[in-house]
Amino acid sequence: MPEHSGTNFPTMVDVARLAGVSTATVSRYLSSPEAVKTKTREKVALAIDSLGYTPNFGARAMAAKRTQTIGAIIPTMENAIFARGIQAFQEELIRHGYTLLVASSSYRQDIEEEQIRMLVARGADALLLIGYDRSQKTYQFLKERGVPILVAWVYQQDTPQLSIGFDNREAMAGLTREVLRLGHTRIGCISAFTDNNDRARERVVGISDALKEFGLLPENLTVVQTTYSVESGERALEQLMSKSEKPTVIMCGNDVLAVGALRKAKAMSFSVPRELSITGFDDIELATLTEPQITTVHVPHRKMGRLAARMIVDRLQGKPRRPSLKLKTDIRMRGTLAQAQKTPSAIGSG
Amino acid sequence: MPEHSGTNFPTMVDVARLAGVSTATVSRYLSSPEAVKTKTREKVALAIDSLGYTPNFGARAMAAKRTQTIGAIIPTMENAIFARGIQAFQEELIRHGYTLLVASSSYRQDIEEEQIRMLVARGADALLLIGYDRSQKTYQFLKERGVPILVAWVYQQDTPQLSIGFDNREAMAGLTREVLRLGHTRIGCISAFTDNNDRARERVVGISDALKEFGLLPENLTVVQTTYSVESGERALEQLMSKSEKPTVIMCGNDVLAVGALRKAKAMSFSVPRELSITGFDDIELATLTEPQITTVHVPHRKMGRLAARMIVDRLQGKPRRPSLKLKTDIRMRGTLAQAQKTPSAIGSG
DNA sequence: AAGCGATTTGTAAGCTGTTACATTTTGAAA
DNA sequence: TTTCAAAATGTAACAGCTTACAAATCGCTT
Repeated sequence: MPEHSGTNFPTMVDVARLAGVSTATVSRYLSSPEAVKTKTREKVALAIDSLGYTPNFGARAMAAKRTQTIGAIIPTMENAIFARGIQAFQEELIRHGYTLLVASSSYRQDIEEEQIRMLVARGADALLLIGYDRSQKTYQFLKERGVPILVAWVYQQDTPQLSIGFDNREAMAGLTREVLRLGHTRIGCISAFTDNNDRARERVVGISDALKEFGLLPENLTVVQTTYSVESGERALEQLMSKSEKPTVIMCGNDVLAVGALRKAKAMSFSVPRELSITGFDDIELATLTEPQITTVHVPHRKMGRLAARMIVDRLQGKPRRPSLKLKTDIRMRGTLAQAQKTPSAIGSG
Repeated sequence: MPEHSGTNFPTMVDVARLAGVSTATVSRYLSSPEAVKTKTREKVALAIDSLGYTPNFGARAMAAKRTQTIGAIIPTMENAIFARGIQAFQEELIRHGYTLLVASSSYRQDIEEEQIRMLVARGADALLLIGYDRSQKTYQFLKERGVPILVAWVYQQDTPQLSIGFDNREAMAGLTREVLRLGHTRIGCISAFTDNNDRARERVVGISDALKEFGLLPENLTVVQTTYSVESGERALEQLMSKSEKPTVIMCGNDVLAVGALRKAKAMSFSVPRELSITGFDDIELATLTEPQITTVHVPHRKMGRLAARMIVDRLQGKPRRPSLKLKTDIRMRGTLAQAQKTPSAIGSG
C-alpha cells in the first residue's frame, strides 16, 4: 500500500471514471472536441471542471511527441532590442496557440549550446536563435533531432538555415556612406566583441566596405572592441579620443555604446556634433532621449519578432516553406552627425 | 508495423545496453554521479557521448515529479527593471542547477492566470510572481497543487505569501517628504494604471501619506493614470500642465514616465528644475542619461533577483524557511528636483 | 576461508497521456 | 425490420524515465 504523501492530482483516469467514459475519449475531447458527441462532450467538460483537472505536460509530451512549444535563446534579456523583439514574438505565438520558452546565453557559446540541449530535451517543437555563429556540431545536433530552427536578427543569402533579419553589413555600409559624404576621413569605431557575434562583425565589415568604395585606406579606421554597456562606450571613447590623431566621427555598433560615447564626449568637452560626430545602431528608444538625439540605423525589431513567429508556425503546420526574409533598415538622421570639421591635417596627404 | 518516420533518438535503454549496465545505473549517473563507481561512470559517460544521448525531459518529469525548473511571470519583458531582475534571477538559478522559464502577462490578470496554469502543468517546481494582486482562486489553485510561490517586487508585512521586495508605499512617502521639504505644495502625479497593480497603487498612497503628515489636503495632489511608456509620460505631463493651477512638481510612478514628462516639459519650455521639478522611481540607467539627470528612488533590482533565487532554492531544498525579505531603497537626489518656485498665487489661499 | 556491514548495481513497478486498431452505436436506406 | 457504412467510443500498447527494494559485490576483520 504505497501511501504517497497527499500530493496526488486528478489524472485523466479520474476524469474518465467520473464522466463514465474511457481515457481515450477524454483525450479526444482535449485535443479535438469536434470528434466527440455533444452529449459526451458535456459530461467530460463537467468532470474536468469539477475535478479541476489539468493535463500533465510531461506525459502529454512523451505520448504525443510534440508540445506546442517554441524555444528561443537570446544573448541577454537586458538588451532592449531583444526584449522588444521577443515580446512581439511571444505575443504572436500565443495567438497561434503556441507557448514560448525563453533562455539567455549571456553571449556565451557554451551556454547557448547547453540551453539548446535543454530546450530540445524539453520538447521544443522549434527554436529561434540569434545570429549564425555557432559550432557545426550544434547545427548537426539540431538536424539529427529534427528540430527546425529559425535564425533571426541576421540575413545572409547563402546559408542553409531559414532566417529572418536584415543585412547588418549593408546597413552599416549605408550609414558609413552618409558619414563619408559629410567629409569625415578619420573614423573611430566602437564595436561589441566580434567573436561569436556575426552581427557585430558584419557591421564593422560594412564600415570597411564603404571606406573602400570611397577610396580610403584601412588606416582611416580605428576599431575598439568592448562589452555591451554605457560605461564601456564611455571608456572606449576616452581611449579613441586620447590618441594624437583624433577621429572626427565615432561609429558605434549599437545605440547603448553610442549613448556612452556621447556622454563621455560631453564630459571631455568635445562639442557634438560640431567637433565630433557620433552614430549608433538599432534605434532604441534611448536614441531619441539624449541631447542631441542620436543618428542611427533603424531596425524593425517588433516586426521581426512578429514575422518570425509566423514563419515558425507556418513551418510547423507544414505550409509551403517561405524563403528567408530580409527586412529593410533605414537611416535616422538626427543630431549627432554633422559635417566634418576642417582640420589643418588635410585629407589623404599621402 | 507502425513505421515511425525515422525520428527515433537514443534512450536510456540504448545507453544502458551499450555501457553494459542497467538503466537504473544510467539514471544514477545522471542525477548523482558520486553514487556510481568510477569505472562504471566512465563506461556510461562514453556510451552517452558516442550515442549523443539527451534525457527526455517529459519522461523525467513524470517519473520524478519534479523538474528542477522554476517559472516566473512578469508583466512585460520590455521594462528594464524586470529584465534586469529576471536576468539576475536566472543567473543565480543556473548556479544552483535550476532552469528558468519566463512568461509575460502584458499586465493582464487573465493572461497571468493562464500562464500560471501553463507553468504548473509544465511541472514548475516553484513560481516567481510579481506583486500580490491576483484572484483568491489563483492562490487556491497554487496551494492545492502544492506549488510554492515567491512574490517579488513588493513587501508587505501581513501577507501569508513569502515575499521579497521593498515597501513601495514607504519608499514613495520618503521621496515625497523630500519634495515637501523643498516647499512644494501643488503636486502632480503620473502613475501607471493602479488596477491589478499594487506597486503602482502603493506608490500613490505613499504620496498621500506624506501629504497628510505635512498637513496638506488631498486637493494638493492631482493624479493622472496612464500606460507604461515615454509617450504616455509626455501626454500626461501636458495634461497636468495645462490646468490653470499648475503643479510645481511632477512625481512619476517610474523613471520611464519621468523621462517622458521631462522631455515634454522641455518641449513646452518649462525650465526643469527651476520652474518645474520632476521625480521618478526605480533608478534605471535611463535616469542618469537625461539632462538634467532624474531624481529618483533607487531599487536594487539585481540584488532582488539574486536573493529571490536563493530563497526559492532554499525552500525547495527544504532548508528552514526564511522570512520575507524587505530590501532597502534609497533616494537619489539628482538634477530634476529643486526648491519650489515662489509664485504670486500663495499657498492655501482658501 | 568465512562473515559482515557498506557500497554498488539490477529488477521491475509506476508516472500520465496518446493513438492504432477493435468494437459498438447510430441512423438512413432498403 | 434488416443492413451497412459512418460515427463514436473503448482497449491496450506504448512513450522514457525514477526509485523502492532486492541482489550482488567489495573490503575488511576474525
